[in-house]
Amino acid sequence: MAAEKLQSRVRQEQIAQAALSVVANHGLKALSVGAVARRVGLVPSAIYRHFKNKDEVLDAAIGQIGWRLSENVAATLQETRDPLERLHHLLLRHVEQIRENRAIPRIIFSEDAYSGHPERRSKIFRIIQGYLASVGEIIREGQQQGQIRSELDPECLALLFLGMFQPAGILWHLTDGGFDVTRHATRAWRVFVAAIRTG
Amino acid sequence: MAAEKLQSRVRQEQIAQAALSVVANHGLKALSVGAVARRVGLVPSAIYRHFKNKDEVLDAAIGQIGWRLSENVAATLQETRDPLERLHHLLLRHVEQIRENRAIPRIIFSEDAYSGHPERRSKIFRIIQGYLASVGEIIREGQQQGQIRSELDPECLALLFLGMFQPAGILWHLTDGGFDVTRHATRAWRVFVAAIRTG
DNA sequence: TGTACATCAGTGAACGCGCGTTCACTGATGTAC
DNA sequence: TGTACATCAGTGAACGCGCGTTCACTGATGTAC
Repeated sequence: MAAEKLQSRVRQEQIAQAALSVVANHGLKALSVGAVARRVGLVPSAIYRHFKNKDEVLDAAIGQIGWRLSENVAATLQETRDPLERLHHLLLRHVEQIRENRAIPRIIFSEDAYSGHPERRSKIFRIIQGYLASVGEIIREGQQQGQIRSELDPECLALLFLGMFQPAGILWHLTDGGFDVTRHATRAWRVFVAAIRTG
Repeated sequence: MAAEKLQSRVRQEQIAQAALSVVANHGLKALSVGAVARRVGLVPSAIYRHFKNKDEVLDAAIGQIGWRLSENVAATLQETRDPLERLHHLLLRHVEQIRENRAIPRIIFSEDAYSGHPERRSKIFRIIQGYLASVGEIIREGQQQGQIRSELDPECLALLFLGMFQPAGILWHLTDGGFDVTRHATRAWRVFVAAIRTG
């Protein structure tokens, strides 16, 4: 039986989400045109009505990631105006995201998505870079307001911020949810904030 | 022309190294029996004289990783007896290793190596766990000697230690060596040591 | 409001490539006598 | 020391599976008159 006929814009969105979801649940290796199609309720060849090829599907999924990360930052900026609180909330959001969507690290840190794809590699780099810049901006504000030690390099701190949850996220995945990321994040935050806070 | 005939033990070692090297230079996706064979100077089917299948080749490569990590720790323990210095030296060693052998993060953090391979997943987990335990041990010593704040959780600090170079290593790969890991590690170490040091 | 036609999303069969794996064979190495 | 035989690493042809991609066709939707 034929699936419902929907506009290409709608399908493109669905397909990108589906691709992200396949990667989240089974890894990048399992990302096949067939798997994506099945998840959307289409036949494999139907994918080619909406994307030129598999690579473009993956690119669309990566675009989704960039969008979600920036959403995360934007939401945090709305929640509070205090720089340290902003960092804390952003950390908690990431931990949450690790638990519900494993696709982000799986694509961004897999290094297989972009071996031999220079454009994609730089796209991913730009996504991370943009994210680090946002974190760096929050840190800079904290320094201007005198909450964060001004002698520390904001870019270095932004990367250390990433280091607070990224390795923990991997452990979480390796143990299939057995490792307590939240607890680690709480403790790591205490160390981090004590290290960067003034006075 | 036929390749030199060598003992299976020797070939197994060569093949494991070659597999690691393929992953280091072209990513896990590029790890094919043919690529490994070419690097060793054999024909693809010859690999099967020494390994049951491709999965076992990958397992051997993972074994190499565990061995190299523990070598790293052992060498550091030899160099100095001071806990803080030990951590610092270990950090520098890792940075060095990031520069010359990208296979370790590519396999350990790829999540594709073990999706659907429970035994391999737990093997990788054990490798990381073992490594973290070693770092945790150094930290505990530092606490006993009064150099490191005793109220901090050693396991948490060990993971934060990982966070000092892991995300930076990814940036290094993404920029093809453009990102200065050494500089980041130096700055990150300053922050880290200030955070954990007593008094 | 109804009819004719163009557009376009969905289908399933088919193709071809890459790659893991098998197998019969070769010829060198090591061992028994 | 020499000969006969077993062992075993290396070879290349061949197979089959999975998967990305193409293509001719179908039928629903939207539009022009």
